[in-house]
Amino acid sequence: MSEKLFQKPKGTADLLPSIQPVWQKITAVAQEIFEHRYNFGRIDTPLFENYDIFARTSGDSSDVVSKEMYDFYDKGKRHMALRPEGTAGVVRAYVENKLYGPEYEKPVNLYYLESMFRYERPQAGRMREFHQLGAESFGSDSPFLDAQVIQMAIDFFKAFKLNNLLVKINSLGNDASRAAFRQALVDYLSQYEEQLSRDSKIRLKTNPLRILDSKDANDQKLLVGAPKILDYLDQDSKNRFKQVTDALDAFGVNYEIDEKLVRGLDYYNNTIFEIETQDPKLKSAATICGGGRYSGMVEEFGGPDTPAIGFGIGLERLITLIGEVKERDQVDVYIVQTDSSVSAFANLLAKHLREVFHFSVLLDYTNRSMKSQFRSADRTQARYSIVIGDQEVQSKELTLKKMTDGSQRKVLLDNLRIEDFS
RNA sequence: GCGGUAUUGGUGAAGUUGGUUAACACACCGGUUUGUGGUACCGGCACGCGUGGGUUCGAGUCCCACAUACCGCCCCA
Repeated sequence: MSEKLFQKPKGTADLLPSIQPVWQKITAVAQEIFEHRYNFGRIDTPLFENYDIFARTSGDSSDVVSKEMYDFYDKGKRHMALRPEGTAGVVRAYVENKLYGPEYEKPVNLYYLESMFRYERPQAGRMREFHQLGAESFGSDSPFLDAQVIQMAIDFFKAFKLNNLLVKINSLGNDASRAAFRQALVDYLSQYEEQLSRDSKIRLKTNPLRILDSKDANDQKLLVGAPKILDYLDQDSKNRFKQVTDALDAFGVNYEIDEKLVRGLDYYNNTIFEIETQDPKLKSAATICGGGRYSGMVEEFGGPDTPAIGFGIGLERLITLIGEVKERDQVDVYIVQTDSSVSAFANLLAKHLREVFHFSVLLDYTNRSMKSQFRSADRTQARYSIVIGDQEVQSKELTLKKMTDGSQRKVLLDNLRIEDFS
């Protein structure tokens, strides 16, 4: 070994072959549910964007922007940032590629499966590089779309047979409602300003809604008599929220209205939701899906005023819940070599079996004993083994050994047919 | 950004009040069986205890710094 041992950057992970089947399944399920059943098209956006794209949309006061962003200046002195979340980049792409044009069917449905970056202290279910599966739908204000999008997320989780999921939902109302509530909340909490936790004192100025989901026990006590957001929704917002919950009821979705639910990013309005798991494996990282409606963002990026809704699913968290790892593909033939002098022949045979029969073929490259080679054949659950030695090289006659029962048959190489391996 | 715990071979780990061959098991490799497997038996397998300093006659065992992992806070997916 060399002297210096490198370690992967803090909060990152190597996705080794043993975990890949899980990721492949996630990709496949996303394709089936999102793409096929709900007609969302896949989009991949750049890993990094202009810093302002994230800073402006997420809100300067959000922690994601103020302390968790991986930002840097490139050689052209441009202020860039690794994407901390998926929505902003997708909105930018929606506008830049003019997907709002009349030739695109509305709503425009997009989904992504990408890694995100947040400079945080790692913990179970929280990495610095992590993966999100997200969906965004542009161009419809229909409350039924809200319900369908939530149902889509549920369908996705159902494909993994996840139990104990709780859907929490709330409405922030439209801009006017949200502003009215915000004012009422500030008025109320200002009387107790001195008693608020340190963080909440700051939030009172920057983002008072966030105080609602403060974990501080005393904050929560002060909030008991606080104004309720649902009381401040105007008639439109109220009706809208009712239509969403009615649709969810009709779908049979098990949900809970949580008036204290607010989200970490500032761009949401009207419907917001989270899906939580009760699984003890995730404790403080119980939220595996979060999303909601937002408007104004498309406009902010220079597109037409467009309503939108989306959500993100944390895949690392999902994986700790499903945890099932499938075995690798079965090996069809293991070629055992008596010694290295027959390797040329054995390798040619391997090439032939792969090419002609499309077999999965394995053979040794480390000059191990025959016993070891047979052990490998067992371990990889090879269906057949073929021993290659001087005799076989001379006679071109192969002995096919069926590993399950040990029976052997001799077949001339030139007469080999796929049926011989059934 | 704050607090706590941990870090010994490919893996799980044992390592006594600091004492000089780093236990045991799994896996792996070889042999018993010089061309035939999954069992059994025998043998091999850490010049090293996260990294760097320090204390000491002597440190995996004590002290400091750093790195990483995990837990909690903050926050979030």
